[in-house]
Amino acid sequence: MVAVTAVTARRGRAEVRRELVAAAVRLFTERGYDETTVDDIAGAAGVGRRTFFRYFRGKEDAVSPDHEQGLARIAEVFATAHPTEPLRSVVMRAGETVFDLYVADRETARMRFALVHDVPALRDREAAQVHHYRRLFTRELAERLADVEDGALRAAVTAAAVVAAHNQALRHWLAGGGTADGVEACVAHFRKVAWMLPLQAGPDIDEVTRRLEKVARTLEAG
Amino acid sequence: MVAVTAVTARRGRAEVRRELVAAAVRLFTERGYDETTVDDIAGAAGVGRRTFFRYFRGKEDAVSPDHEQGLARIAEVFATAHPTEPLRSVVMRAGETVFDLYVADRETARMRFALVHDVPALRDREAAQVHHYRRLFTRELAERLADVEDGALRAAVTAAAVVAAHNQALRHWLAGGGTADGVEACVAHFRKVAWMLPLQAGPDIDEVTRRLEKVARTLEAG
DNA sequence: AGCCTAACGGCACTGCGTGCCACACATCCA
DNA sequence: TGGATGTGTGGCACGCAGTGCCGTTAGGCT
Repeated sequence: MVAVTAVTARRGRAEVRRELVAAAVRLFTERGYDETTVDDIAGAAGVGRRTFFRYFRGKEDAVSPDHEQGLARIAEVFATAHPTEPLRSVVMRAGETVFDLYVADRETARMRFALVHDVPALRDREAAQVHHYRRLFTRELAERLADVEDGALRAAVTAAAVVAAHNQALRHWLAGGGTADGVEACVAHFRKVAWMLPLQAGPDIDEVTRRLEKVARTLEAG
Repeated sequence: MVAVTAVTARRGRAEVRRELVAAAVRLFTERGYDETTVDDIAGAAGVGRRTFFRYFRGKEDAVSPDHEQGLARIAEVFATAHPTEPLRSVVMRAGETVFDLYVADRETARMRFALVHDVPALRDREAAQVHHYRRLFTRELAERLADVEDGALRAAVTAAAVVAAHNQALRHWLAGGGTADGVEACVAHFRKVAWMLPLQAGPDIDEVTRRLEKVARTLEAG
């Protein structure tokens, strides 16, 4: 196995990682998730079984390996945002940043979407990842709404709404074929949620909420 | 093992199930999740390892076994709701119904909360369950908002907001000690979210949304 | 050349989850 | 009363995920 070892050493870590992801997605799609073992994936990528676990925490992680990166991007948007930028705008920018990760390679995104849609284990896995996004948004928002009445509740609700809208827009885009110009429509679709959020930058949020509630109450009564 | 078999046969399925849950929660808390094997749980409950898997799909399910029941309750609220009842009211009632499942046995709820908070595997498991709640709400709402502009988006956002508010209220209640009278405060806390929802019963929803947006825009500009 | 670090492959081990079979008990029927 | 059927159980064996450990090899540094 000297030749194989030499070839392996020649490949960089990023390349091996890509090949493992490609092999995993291909085998899961062709043969099914449960019917594919880690040995199969590693073998198809030309590495040993033990090496697979040096790149991914487990079998499920090979399908969506850039989750940490998405979290980091969101955190960065919040960290580098100018203090005077409206919170609504920061939230929208953070959400839109994640789109790029999926738009980067549409074909992989579509295969992943189909896989996650079909395999229960991967569905739950994705739910947990979405949960992490939601938690991050909630934490960042709660920090900035600390002085607002029901700030924690408002942060939780807003974060959940943003993440849900993001996923809804993404699903809408993938269902529409995942075309390049569809990205515009996707982002526009996502932006519609901005006015649904119980969110306002600055200390006038309580006043806004009161007036909004009054309007809604009046309309519902009529 | 004739004696043990006789005793086991005497116990009903519900009783065995309760003992398995109790043993699992106790051992997970005392010894840690990863340090507790299925053999330990089964042994502590006086049954064989194979029997454990006849009651639960896996090790994680022994902590929160009444998930299906919660889903069924929500579905029932939606199914039996009177057509003229405002959608906002139905959503709130469905959410509040799930509270009862947790309030039923506070002590177990608190231990489960602590466990889920500590163990990553259980956190992800709970995230997946919350995801199921969200999906159910989304489906029911989308059905009823089919004729509304951006009904699917509105359903997704509203469902996520409701579930998030529910969890936030539940966490708030458990953090406050889980007292009986705290349930009132918990539900009241949950109800605050009603006016944050982009939701309105009847065909006037678009008009309401337009007016709300106009108010918000005016206030944000000023 | 000799050393040193990083990455890899192989091996063995624990534990989860499942299929299979034998056994105990409860019920029904002749 | 004695035998057939059905249900719940324990034990056994197996495949596979994930981890710890160790020997090996490639590539860089002095």
